[in-house]
Amino acid sequence: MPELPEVYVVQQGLKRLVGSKIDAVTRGEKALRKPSPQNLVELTGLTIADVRRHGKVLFFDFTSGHTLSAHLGMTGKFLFHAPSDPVAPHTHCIMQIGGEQLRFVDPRRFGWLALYGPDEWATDVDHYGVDGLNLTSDGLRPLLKGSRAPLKSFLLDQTKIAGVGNIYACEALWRARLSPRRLACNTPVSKVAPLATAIVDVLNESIAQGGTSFNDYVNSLGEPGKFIANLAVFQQDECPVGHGVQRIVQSGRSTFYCECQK
DNA sequence: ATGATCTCCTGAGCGC
DNA sequence: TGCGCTCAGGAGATCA
Repeated sequence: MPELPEVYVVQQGLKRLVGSKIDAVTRGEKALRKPSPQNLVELTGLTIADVRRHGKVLFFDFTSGHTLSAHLGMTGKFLFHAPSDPVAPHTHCIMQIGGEQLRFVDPRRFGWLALYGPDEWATDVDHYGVDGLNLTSDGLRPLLKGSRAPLKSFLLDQTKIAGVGNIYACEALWRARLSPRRLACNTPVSKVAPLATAIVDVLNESIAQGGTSFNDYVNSLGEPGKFIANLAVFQQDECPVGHGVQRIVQSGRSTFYCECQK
């Protein structure tokens, strides 16, 4: 389940493509979360100028002014392959780049690809809030004040903070000792800075470990992340303090927390 | 207008 | 052994 740290690691792996030219593009037939645009073939002959990330979204910028945005959804992967490698099921896009291929594989099809022309604004960005790594307590304070959602649901709202998903929302709230059930607008003033710090820290620490892997996530070399060993409450029985971890459902998703979160 | 719920999709994990 | 059921969850659409 790729969240900001996992997408960050993928982006780092794709950075070496900067300056490379797309020699050919093959588009899969099945629709992703958004249907893959028919115009993906327009990428042929274009040169990659940059690979960026905002929240959980990747952006390939081309020297022509085109931008390809990509979301990994739940099970999306960008993988480097030799052209002779067998094509795995659920491969939705193959980009021939030099002597190798970059393939987008997504079994559950919750991800998407979108292509913007030179004159189009990549509207994906406008939709999202501040990137999780750039969050400050001054930035967080008004966001909290304006939301009556439970803190856990608030943290999952990509239009407020981009990049935090289920795992890191639970982990950040534990670090800040805040209950996931507390309403965002009722967060004590004294807890705003600790929460902002907890979010940025847990994201950065996970990046340093290559992200968190359960079943699906791997980087562009096919390697899993190791942050799973550092999880305090997410899918744990006991927190590091020794309290039993409770599981509840909020907004249809599992929340893990313990009694020291108030 | 805002937050909650439903929906999409497939593979893993479980029980019989 | 193997089938079939349940569950997971990002985020847009829809509901309340």
